[in-house]
Amino acid sequence: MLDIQLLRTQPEVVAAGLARRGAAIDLGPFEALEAQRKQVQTQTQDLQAKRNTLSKQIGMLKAKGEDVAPVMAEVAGLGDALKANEDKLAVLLAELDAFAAQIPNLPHESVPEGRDETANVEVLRWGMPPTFDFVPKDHVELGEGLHGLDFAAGVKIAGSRFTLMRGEVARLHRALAQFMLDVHTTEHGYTEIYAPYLVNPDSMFGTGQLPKFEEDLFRVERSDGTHLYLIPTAEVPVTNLVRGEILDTASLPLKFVCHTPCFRSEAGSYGKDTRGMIRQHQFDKIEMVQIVAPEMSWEALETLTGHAETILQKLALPYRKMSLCAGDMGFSAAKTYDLEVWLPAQNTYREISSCSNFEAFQARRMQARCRDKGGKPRPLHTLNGSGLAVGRTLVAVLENYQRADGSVDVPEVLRGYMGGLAILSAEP
RNA sequence: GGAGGGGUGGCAGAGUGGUCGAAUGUACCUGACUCGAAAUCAGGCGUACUGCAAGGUACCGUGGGUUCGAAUCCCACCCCCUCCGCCA
Repeated sequence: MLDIQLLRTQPEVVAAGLARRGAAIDLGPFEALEAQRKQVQTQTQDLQAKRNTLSKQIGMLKAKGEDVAPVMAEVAGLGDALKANEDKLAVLLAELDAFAAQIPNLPHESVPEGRDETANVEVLRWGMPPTFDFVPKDHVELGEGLHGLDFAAGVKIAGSRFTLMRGEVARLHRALAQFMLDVHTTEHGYTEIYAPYLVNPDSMFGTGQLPKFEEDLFRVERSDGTHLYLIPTAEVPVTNLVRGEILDTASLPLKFVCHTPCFRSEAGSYGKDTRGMIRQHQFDKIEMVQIVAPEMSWEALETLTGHAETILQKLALPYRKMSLCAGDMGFSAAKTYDLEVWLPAQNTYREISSCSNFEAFQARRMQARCRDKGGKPRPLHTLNGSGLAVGRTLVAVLENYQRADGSVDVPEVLRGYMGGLAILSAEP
């Protein structure tokens, strides 16, 4: 949610920011609604004030035992007009809320211009893509060769975009998650969270998945007529920890890390990445979330992105850091860095982490605020980033660490999590 | 699933139809005392919208209803706690 004051007082700033996203929005209807709202609200409040004073009079007259009939008659005439005004005001407020709820965040001034991913700007590259004296296999071939990735089983049990992992590959997947959690908790100062995988609509609204992107979510109906959603990322349950809270600014920053499966319906991505486990309905992710004082969020974005980079560096996986252009950023973000890992079989870099500063956008939707000593509450800032997507990291390890015979070296830092195992081989 | 209790300000906790946006305690802020601190004393201290301001309005789990007037009465729902049953 944008600052409503900004919408009112500087609509041209809002329009300019949205234009950078390629999301032109006509603010005319908003301004018309606002003008109406102001008028109806003032009218309503005047009527309410009148009713309140008259009602108080009745109370006082009764206490003194005097006649209340004349005042009763006067107040009786207010009822219908008041009710009509209150109803009208409620409708207007609901319309204004609905309008504001679907406006995306404004891009930060440092965000590159551009319409789509082709305009994203490479910030840095780390590591050298490995060279092979054989034709490198992709993770599908490698995984099936190791009897570790079973795509047919995933399809049989659940359907397309589901995968089953087995044996040492499943263990490697688990090792990656453990490793990432341990690094973030012991070296980067994050508190580990275990969170619900199903959340209510309020939580989805808070982080910006609702109301606009319901079709991307898996929805679970309940017998009582309500429904929950499967989380598309741990960002949702973890960030909503502070929904409706007023935190002491001195207690910030809060830094949380959480490992969960993520569920995405991937509507609208038919035919995209259908091979392998790049784009799944269910995948594991380690998510870092920071809740910070407003003046700290830009610094925090850099360090948080660095925390994700640390994982790639410890795994010795080559990557590049991209600054997403205005047109390619998600709904709630003010700025996003994507980390893209090198995949030899695709001969390209693929997204493995996304780190964003949302400034106060989510906080306003969530009513999450902080208060300085003796000061007024103000919206805090939220950030999050993948550190990392576990499934894609597994893909990257398989492809980058492969050997000519189809076996795969286990990265040094993971061997302790693998019982000392150094090589994944095709033995059953 | 069954029975009972309860949701009020940062926290605790009064308040069962009328100067209640809400006692009191605590936390917090300011001042006095003090070399300083503690203790003590005095004052202040919810959120949001609206207005230049004075002020006005809304909010006591949520949504409806009754009433001139609702934290207080009625209905529905949500959540929490205790006990019983079932259960990883």
